[in-house]
Amino acid sequence: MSIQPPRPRGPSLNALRAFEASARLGGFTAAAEELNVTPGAVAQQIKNLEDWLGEPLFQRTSQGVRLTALGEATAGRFSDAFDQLGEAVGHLRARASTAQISVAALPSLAQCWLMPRLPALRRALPDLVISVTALEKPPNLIREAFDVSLFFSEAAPGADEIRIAEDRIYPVCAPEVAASVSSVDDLTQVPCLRDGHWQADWQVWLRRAMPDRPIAVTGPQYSLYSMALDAARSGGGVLMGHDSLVAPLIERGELVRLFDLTVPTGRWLTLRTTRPVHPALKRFIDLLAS
Amino acid sequence: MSIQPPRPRGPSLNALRAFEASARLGGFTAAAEELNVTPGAVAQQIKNLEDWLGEPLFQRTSQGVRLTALGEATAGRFSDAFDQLGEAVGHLRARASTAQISVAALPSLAQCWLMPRLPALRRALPDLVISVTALEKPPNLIREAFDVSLFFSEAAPGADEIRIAEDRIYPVCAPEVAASVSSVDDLTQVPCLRDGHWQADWQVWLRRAMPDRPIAVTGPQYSLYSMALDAARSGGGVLMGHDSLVAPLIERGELVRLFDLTVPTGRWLTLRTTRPVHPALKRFIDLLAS
DNA sequence: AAATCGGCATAGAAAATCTATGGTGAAGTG
DNA sequence: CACTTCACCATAGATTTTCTATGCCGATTT
Ligand SMILES: [Mn+2]
Ligand SMILES: [Mn+2]
Ligand SMILES: [Zn+2]
Ligand SMILES: [Zn+2]
Repeated sequence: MSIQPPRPRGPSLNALRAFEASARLGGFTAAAEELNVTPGAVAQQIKNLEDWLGEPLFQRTSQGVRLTALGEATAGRFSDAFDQLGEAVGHLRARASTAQISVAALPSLAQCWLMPRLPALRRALPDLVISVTALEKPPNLIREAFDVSLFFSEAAPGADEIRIAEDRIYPVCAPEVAASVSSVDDLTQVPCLRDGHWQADWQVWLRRAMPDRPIAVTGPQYSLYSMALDAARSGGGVLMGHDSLVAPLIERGELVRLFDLTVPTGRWLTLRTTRPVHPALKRFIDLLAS
Repeated sequence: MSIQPPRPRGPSLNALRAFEASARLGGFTAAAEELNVTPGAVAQQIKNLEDWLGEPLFQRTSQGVRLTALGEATAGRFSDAFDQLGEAVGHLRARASTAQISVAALPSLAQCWLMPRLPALRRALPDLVISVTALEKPPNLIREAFDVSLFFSEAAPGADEIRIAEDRIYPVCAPEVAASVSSVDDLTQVPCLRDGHWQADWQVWLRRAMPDRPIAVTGPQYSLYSMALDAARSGGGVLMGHDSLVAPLIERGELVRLFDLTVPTGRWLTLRTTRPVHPALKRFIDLLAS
């Protein structure tokens, strides 16, 4: 007997989330990455929201978007609201007994630092289901379903962060290659392996090794550090080694250091966690950071 | 060149909203009404959320659902988060210049109180687009896209509420019917029109009119008050009139009062607004409440 | 005993959302 | 100067999500 009228429809929650992420990150492309969709999807969501509202939230320019006054005035409230929503989801996951741990890590850290430690971790924490995702950039832990992230960071550690090790670099190579390099100048005569994402490493080290006389080294480039590392192990050249990643190989004699100069990059291998940290997660990060 | 890994998926925002509404309202059916979907849709959303979580949030019984300990412990945070989200949407709408006003009202109030006032309102506020939705129960103004609601309420007025008039009732009928009713006892001899949602009106009035000797009246029942009112105007019987709704008709002589007894129902015609109240909305409610 | 009330499951329909594509203008590069 | 890159746009079609419809169940009420 009751009337079932067409209630006025509110904006879609996904559209609000797209708006919030775009406002916070300063563009549709960045928001799309965080939301794990294409930029076109974000653009459409925001267009829907603007149509619903009857007013633009972003001013489009050919090199990006800028918030309108309306968008500027309201975006912060949405960030607060979605922060709180993320927190609530965190509590939900924290209290659920199924102990899922999801780790986001830089590909090189995932492969060269975390993977070697995983077997022991899984043995020590057999009740946890640990999954690892390699990402180029640190995820937003409040918004995305990760529990822990593992990246290099320059910033001073915040409340939810633990500095695991300082990032220090030095050249390494296979033992049989070491014989052919006795001075820094010899580096120009051998392939100097590089990682695509850490292009600057060689320059950073060389600036300290040869402050007065700049020299240039060349060599093949790999998109993944682990590939460059494999190349170095098999005698393919000299790699700029990151201490956290190559130390075990030096220990085992698979690689040897060239020269004694160790240069800190100013970054730290930093472990970051979501709030709240539930008991299972606490055990995990305690083991990882020890 | 970058790795595009399958990021762990979070729960859908719609599922979280369904959970929050169900927890707050105590059932899937009530949540479904607020969300404007079928109960089955809510049940599925919540099942998805529970599957994602790996743990139930509600304990199902044959006469409803009850929150589990996990649901109980986390629901409040979601209410807070969605409240904040609703507030943010409110600010968005408030600042958008397109002056849309959406009113939710009890069907009887929509038809018999608001509609007669609308032409003057639209004349006074030509820049506003005013839409009216008839609802049986007051909507949740923080969650739904209404700006104003108009219902009868017993509770003391809150911060966002204005009492417009006390709900007072007395029997009314067409002038030609009035001749046949001279005492309260005569009411048993004429059709006493009733509104399906306000069944108790006659009893409330009769208990005051005849405190010592209970009498019963009978007559046709209408699902909408405006239909009962039409029946009364065309001489179909005696209607229990609500002062706010019948006063103009008495003024115009289309209906006449029987007896002098006016009984307050303890309820008030109450106007409620969302926060924030933007200028256009302020003008609207000022005119309505005056 | 019958009606009512919340639930459940499921299939098919509908709607929302996303991807893919080809296009624009502005800025940077050799 | 061409050439490339970048961020965004529009649109069509695909995909995924969400919803409705239906028949069912057990408890409560009448
Ligand atoms: Mn490197
Ligand atoms: Mn009534
Ligand atoms: Zn918290
Ligand atoms: Zn506010």
